[in-house]
Amino acid sequence: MAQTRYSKKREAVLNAICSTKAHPSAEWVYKQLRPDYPGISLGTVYRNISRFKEEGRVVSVGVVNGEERLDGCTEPHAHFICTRCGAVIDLCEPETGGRLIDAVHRELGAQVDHWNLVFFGICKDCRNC
Amino acid sequence: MAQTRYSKKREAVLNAICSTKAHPSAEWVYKQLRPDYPGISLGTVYRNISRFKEEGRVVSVGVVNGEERLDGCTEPHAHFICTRCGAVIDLCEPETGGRLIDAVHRELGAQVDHWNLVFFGICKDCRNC
DNA sequence: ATGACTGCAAAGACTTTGCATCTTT
DNA sequence: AAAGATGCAAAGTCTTTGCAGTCAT
Repeated sequence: MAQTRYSKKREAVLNAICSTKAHPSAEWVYKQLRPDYPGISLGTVYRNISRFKEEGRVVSVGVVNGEERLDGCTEPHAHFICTRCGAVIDLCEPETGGRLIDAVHRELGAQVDHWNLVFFGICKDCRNC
Repeated sequence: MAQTRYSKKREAVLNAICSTKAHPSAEWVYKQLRPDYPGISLGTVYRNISRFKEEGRVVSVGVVNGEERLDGCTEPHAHFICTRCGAVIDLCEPETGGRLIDAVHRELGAQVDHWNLVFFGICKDCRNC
């Protein structure tokens, strides 16, 4: 079975995702890391993101304009997405979705693992333009 | 300026989306329509879906396994997505997101147009396999 | 040394688009 | 006849993957 070995680049990818509130895309991470890791490739970024998602260390916020956006904060919380500029913003929202998991389980007889609550609209900055 | 003309195929695309609870993808609509409209093309399906979304007659539920899934029911409601089989199921859920729109507006100073609440997990059918 | 990780580039998957043709008005 | 809608296929985007070389153990 495949074990895991240390990798400086993997560490850097996770770090890039976790140290920003931008909810980055793979491309964003790639561009962010290139100066410090000149040889890094997009493939490596994608491969590691994929691994982090499986491990539950990174979460997908959804697809915005064709790009998957990620969140290194795995605590359940809602997001706001600006449909003009594509910004993804955290919301300090009481755990609405969480409270409903039981209800959904009863309604569908399904096992509910996680939820995603997203509000769409025009962000403050875009409104002032 | 471009006006709109009647088109039998456009009508059929909207019909296909609205007359199912499957929350179809473009591909699904295409395959569904091909028997009755032998000449129809994927391009036409995509072009019309795009138009319906702009017109607000069809709504995107999100991207599941790389495919955008649509809903002809534009009344606000939450969804459950099975991460095993990809099924998208309507939830009769009290308008949780709607009640929070004002709160989000206050928190971000953003204009909130709509919301999307999705629960992920394993559906009843998949659990019984 | 072994086997995991990476770079590179090709391949895949979904969606968009240009252009000639067909339809609606 | 004019202009929108479509078919077809090529092009675009984002993501995945095969393979040879590199690095951690």
